[in-house]
Amino acid sequence: MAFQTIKSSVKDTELIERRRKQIIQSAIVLFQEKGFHRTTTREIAKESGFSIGTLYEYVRTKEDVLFLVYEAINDRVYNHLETAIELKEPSLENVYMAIDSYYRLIDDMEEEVVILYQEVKSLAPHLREVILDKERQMVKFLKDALLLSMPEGFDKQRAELLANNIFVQGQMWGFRRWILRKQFTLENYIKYQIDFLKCSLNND
Amino acid sequence: MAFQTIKSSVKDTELIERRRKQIIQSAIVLFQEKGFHRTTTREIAKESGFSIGTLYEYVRTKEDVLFLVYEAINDRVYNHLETAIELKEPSLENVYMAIDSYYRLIDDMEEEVVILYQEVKSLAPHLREVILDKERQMVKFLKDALLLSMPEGFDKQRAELLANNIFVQGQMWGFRRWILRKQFTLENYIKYQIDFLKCSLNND
Amino acid sequence: MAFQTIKSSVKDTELIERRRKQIIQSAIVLFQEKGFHRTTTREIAKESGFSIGTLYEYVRTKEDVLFLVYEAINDRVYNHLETAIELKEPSLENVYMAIDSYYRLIDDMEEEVVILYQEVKSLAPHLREVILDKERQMVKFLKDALLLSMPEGFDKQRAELLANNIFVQGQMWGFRRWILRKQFTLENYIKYQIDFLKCSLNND
Amino acid sequence: MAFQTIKSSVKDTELIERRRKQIIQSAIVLFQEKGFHRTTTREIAKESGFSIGTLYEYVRTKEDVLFLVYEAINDRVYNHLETAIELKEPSLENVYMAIDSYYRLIDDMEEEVVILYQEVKSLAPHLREVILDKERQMVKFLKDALLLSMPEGFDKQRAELLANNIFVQGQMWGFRRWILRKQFTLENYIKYQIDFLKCSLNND
DNA sequence: CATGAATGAGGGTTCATTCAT
DNA sequence: TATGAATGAACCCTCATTCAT
Repeated sequence: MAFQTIKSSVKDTELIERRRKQIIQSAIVLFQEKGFHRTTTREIAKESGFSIGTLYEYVRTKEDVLFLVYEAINDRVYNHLETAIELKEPSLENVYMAIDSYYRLIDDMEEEVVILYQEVKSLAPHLREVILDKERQMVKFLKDALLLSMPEGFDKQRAELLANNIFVQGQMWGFRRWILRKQFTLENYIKYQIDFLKCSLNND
Repeated sequence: MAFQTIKSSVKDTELIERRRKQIIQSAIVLFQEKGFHRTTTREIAKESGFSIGTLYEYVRTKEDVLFLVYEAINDRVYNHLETAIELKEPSLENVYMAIDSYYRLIDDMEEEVVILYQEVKSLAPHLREVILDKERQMVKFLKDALLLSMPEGFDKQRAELLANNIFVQGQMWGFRRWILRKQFTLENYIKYQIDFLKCSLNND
Repeated sequence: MAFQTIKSSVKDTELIERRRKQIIQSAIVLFQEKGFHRTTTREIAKESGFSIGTLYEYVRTKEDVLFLVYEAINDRVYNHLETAIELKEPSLENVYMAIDSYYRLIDDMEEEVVILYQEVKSLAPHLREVILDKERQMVKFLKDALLLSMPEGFDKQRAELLANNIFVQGQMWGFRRWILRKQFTLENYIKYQIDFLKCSLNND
Repeated sequence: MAFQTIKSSVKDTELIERRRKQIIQSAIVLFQEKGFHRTTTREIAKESGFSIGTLYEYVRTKEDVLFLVYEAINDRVYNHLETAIELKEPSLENVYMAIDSYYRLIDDMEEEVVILYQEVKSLAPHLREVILDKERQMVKFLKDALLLSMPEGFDKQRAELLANNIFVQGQMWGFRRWILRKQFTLENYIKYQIDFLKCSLNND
């Protein structure tokens, strides 16, 4: 995955993968608790169970950790969405199910999602682009699924915007839970959002 | 406004207000450019046109500046929304117009909106609550406007969620403009979103 | 002096000068004791009588301190040589006296001289050039003095090399004192070197 | 050679010698490029073609590498000088030839010579003494050769200083080449310096 | 003998905040 | 009120050295 993007001075790739998993896991907890800037590299190392020196064997800068975290979160959502959508027979019913499972994933990843909106700006342009690309891909999945499930001639822009809305409303469940959880259950939230989508598709 | 919330060692309230306006203005520019953490208090002071010592006469911590900025941005949106919605005769048509003007404001404030998602977490709970309260208020405005414009018995939860969607979709135009502007004009975007709202309201 | 070369965030130039003098003085002692790399910025600050933060108000990097030190040492030698040589009537006798006083200065500056051979390479090219230029100037002083005191037609290359020899033999008294002091007094050393020069000038 | 001075955890002395040669060679290149302190032990190991662990089998500290390098350079000059001077019949002509070949060696070793003035101070007193002793020896060679070639009763101090001068002027060709090479060829330089020596010897 | 992952003390630098003027 | 020099805790990162395999 990130082996081309983030350099390590350790050679054993299997070890790199294992250590980086530890790093990502600790960083997610810490970033969610205190944000990227308030988290120190020493804390990440300590939480990961090794020394600061070891951390820097697997990562070159603190920013690298941020990228690793973004990538891990993004990848997880991406893979989930991809498998949920790649159906033999595209149909609206299947799109709804995919969205449903997407929302449930977000619910499961609530800590992680909060991080997504923190510091993409801190990333070097090159790394930032990797992250945003994947995000664009995800929106595209949703859009394509909609287009394939609707009669030909369905407005592409409309599909694009709906895909964006779905995507963001999913994340909204994560990063605005302080307001939404007071009034909605996950089931509730999903049902409503899918209902809204339905009529947005049917109506002209 | 913030006179109860943020302490100053200067007495002249008129002066406080003037200086703080300068601070907010500079900070918005800087935070948007480099984010809250990468901006130094010295830079804020310099951009504001006075010395670091003076900055600390009108603000007690760097976090105070963040709060001031949040508050200023939030207030502007809030006031805009309030005056747009407070109609004598609530009607759907008027709600649509309010949303339209809300989206246009966001478009106008694109720099500011990006800041909103940065560092609410950095605020002391006490200050954070002030900000979030105002946000809740705004959603409530939208929700109430919807309820008043719809026949009695309209599902309150549905209204709540629609209000949230509208609110977030507005902000989405600000913080996801890197993806949206490629495919939509502001007019376009507004039209589509209001269309979606319409059928979400009409349909059962 | 260094005001164009080394930036400071303090405005009061008189203060800059005073503080930098302290820095230079402390750094000379420390560099001579432990060398540039083994000396920490914290030590320099402490020895200077202020905090590490203050040090960095007057200097931007550790390398800047090195430059300041080089410049101070070089300048002192330079000024000494300049005033010793700028005579109304150039004459060999006067050149000998200048050399004599140059050697005595080096003797006085033994600690400083050792530093000169340490880390010019560590300096940014731009700063290094400033230092080397001054050194070239000094050799030129000696060379010109020789040429003016000798009959016209004296071999210029010979003068150049003699100037270099004198210059380096002066420094040799500083940086090889561990071997020379065992066998020579300063008086001795000067007398011999000037004697050598004399016959190198007279003979063909 | 260094087997008594620098400890190794490897027994096979032939191997030690081979490995150390590699170490010295790499270190010379690196020290000359970036100086002792800016060169890392990892770099030395890598350039030597083996792992960091292996490096530490043949050397106990980084300082040991410095010593090894000093010793290698010094030894080479020393041996050269020794064989050049140890004549059956001491004569001035032979001294001049020895000096000539010494200067040519320095010219050949320009990279190495630069290193000599870097960090003798970093060495433990015990190691430093080994290096300086050899240097003293070299000066003594020159001095003795002079004394043997001159009529009895030649001033010993004078010989001592001349020997020092020759020695340092040789090194000067190495470490001040940035200024000398602009104006002298090696031939030139040697000729002048030997000329100077001649008249310093002849004249009273 | 060789390897290279692990360690952690320590270094250079930044920056929010204070306080005497 | 306004200034800006002074402070020092804290941060990111490096690198000599060790040791289990």
